[in-house]
Amino acid sequence: MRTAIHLFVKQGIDGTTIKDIAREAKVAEGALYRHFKSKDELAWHLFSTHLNQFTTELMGKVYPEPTAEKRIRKFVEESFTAFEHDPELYSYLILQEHSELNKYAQSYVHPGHVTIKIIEDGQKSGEIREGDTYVLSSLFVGGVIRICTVKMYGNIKKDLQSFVAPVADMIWAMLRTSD
Amino acid sequence: MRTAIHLFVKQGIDGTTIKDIAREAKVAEGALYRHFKSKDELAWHLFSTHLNQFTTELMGKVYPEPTAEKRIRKFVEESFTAFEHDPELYSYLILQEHSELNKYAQSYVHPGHVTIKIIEDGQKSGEIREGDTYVLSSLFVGGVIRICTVKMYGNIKKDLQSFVAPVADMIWAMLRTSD
Amino acid sequence: MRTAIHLFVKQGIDGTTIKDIAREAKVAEGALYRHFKSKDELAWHLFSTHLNQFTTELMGKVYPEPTAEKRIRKFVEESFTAFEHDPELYSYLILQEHSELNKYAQSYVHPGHVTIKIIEDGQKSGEIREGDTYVLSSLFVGGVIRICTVKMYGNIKKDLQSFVAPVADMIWAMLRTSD
Amino acid sequence: MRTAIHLFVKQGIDGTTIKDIAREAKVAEGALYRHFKSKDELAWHLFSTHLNQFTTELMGKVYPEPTAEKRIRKFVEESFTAFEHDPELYSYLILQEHSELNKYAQSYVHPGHVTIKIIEDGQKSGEIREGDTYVLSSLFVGGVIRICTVKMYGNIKKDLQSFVAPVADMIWAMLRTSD
DNA sequence: TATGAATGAGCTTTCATTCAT
DNA sequence: CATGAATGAAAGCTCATTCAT
Repeated sequence: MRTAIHLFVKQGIDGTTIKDIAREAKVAEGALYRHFKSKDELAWHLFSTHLNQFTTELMGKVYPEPTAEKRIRKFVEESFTAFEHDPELYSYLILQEHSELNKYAQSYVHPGHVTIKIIEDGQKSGEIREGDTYVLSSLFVGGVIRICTVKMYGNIKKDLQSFVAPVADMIWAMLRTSD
Repeated sequence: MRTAIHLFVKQGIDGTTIKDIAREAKVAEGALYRHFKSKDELAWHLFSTHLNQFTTELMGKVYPEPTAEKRIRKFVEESFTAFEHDPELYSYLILQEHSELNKYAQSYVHPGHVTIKIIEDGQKSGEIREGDTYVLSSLFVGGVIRICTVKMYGNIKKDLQSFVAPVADMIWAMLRTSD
Repeated sequence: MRTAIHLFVKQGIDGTTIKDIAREAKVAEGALYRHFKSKDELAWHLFSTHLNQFTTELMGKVYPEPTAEKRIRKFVEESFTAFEHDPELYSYLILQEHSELNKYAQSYVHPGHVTIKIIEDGQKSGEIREGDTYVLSSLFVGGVIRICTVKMYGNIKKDLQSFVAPVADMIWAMLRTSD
Repeated sequence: MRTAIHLFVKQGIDGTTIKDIAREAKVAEGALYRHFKSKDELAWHLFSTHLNQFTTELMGKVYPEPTAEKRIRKFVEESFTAFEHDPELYSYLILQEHSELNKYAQSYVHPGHVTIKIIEDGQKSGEIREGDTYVLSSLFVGGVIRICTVKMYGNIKKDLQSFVAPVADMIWAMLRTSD
């Protein structure tokens, strides 16, 4: 399954053959079919299971924080940590669009849902400025995602960890209620 | 070519067959080969030509603006306009990753380059806060892109045009030199 | 299609590969899929179309005959003619069971239906003895079919044509109203 | 082995997988290979052993009868009994063609051989009319087989036992020396 | 001895590309 | 030039058979 993610990220799902996966993982092609009915099912399983787990864990870590500002900071920190811990998996789950998987029900949970909740609650409590929740949330999560993408392509050199504080500060400056 | 973009966005490049395109466009399969050597060349041509043109035009509109703040605002405005004018094309150029096209030289120009220049110049002139140029740029462009993605999936209801001012303000609040 | 019938008869439907057919017919494998959605569809088309046509023609030739005795004779004659004219096709249509094709609607017309009609009408007019129509019909058609099978395996040496008269006589002796 | 026959009759030999058999019989796939070297050997064993035994028993029951007429009657009776006692096995042995098994020597004994002997001896003794032995035999055995086939497909409602006498009479009327 | 996961050859099917019409 | 049937390499998948447990 690691091999599959690796290849899916590198070559796309459609661009990866069962033979590729089997060869790289040193198993026979048929063995994959004992666990998954089809290549698409494998891709979907990898996607939905991990994404669901990741989002749930993220929620569990972010939400105990008491203020919007701290939640934002935690979200940034956890996202960067997740990316640097397993860039391939993060890329597969978050950075790539998977139009191949559109045939499956598209109601998976996504880190974007976490940011929406942070924004909503922050707006209710007056910590976060007024405005369309989805727009604010997109500015937030879109920035975090894009940083990972750019890091992946090699344009950002330093560890993302070192950017947690400034990035969180900037996002906070963007979202907080202005005086 | 419109048909091709439509199908590429809907089903992915690998997921779209020449037959699909030919049927939908009401031409023969062979006819496509008069204009493009291969399906990949078609996909690449569609991508690089339009993206290059789009970025160049964007640069031409954004850069005459005299201040960083106004450039940011113009960038947001032009991006939203482009998206709403032709969401499918914008999606093909900006919102999707095209791992299938990695075989081609990956040095195309991208709206991200425009934001990098805005940030760089703004940092030199003291208008924009210090910090890794790519990180700041990513926060900027990532937010704009994400708003389009979310709009496309239907979660943002109103015209993006109506969000130009608030979005530009927020990004400016994030990037400007704090007192 | 001739090649397909030839191989289906020789090796069974499941035992024949698309590659076999394509090689023997000197076309590419893909070419077959322009005309038939799948191998099974090819097998079914070959079966149902020809069998339907054959039965219809048989009915057209047999039924104008004025008496049961003459109809029986005509049925025997036409069956033997059909077999000797194209043993492979006849074998595919009549002599073999096709459990592979059971997935398709099994309501095709069959020469057995012709014999049932001959028997029914003959019983009504008093020419043919009483008894279960299906039983009498089976004795009739089963005998004719079996002769073709045995001929095919080489145990009957002479032309079936030379047996038309004696076979028709014997079947008539079996079925006619006894005094 | 019952399961195998059941599935072979229902789906054909090639259409039945080892997994099918193992699942239905509630044993492991590998277990079958303790008893048979291959799937084909299983199919062939099931076929040749039972058919040989059946034919031998049939011969043993039919041949003590003193006259051709009585032998015919006995043959019909025993055939119907065998079919009704175990329709699946009878179908596997007698009603179906097994082109898959053609790779094996095709010199198995078959009920048809019994009818040939009945005819031959009857012709020698003057009980049965002149004519090609194989043709007469085919009319005889073909009718009996066909009745079973039609019964199997549900078109004949009553027990075949009740047809023994009339069927034997009719076959006798067909085959006996006419005055 | 029985199990069932693993193997991999070989099957059906797809589809980018070619080319006679 | 445009067409679309034909090509055939290569894909996804199946399944008889093996073998470590």
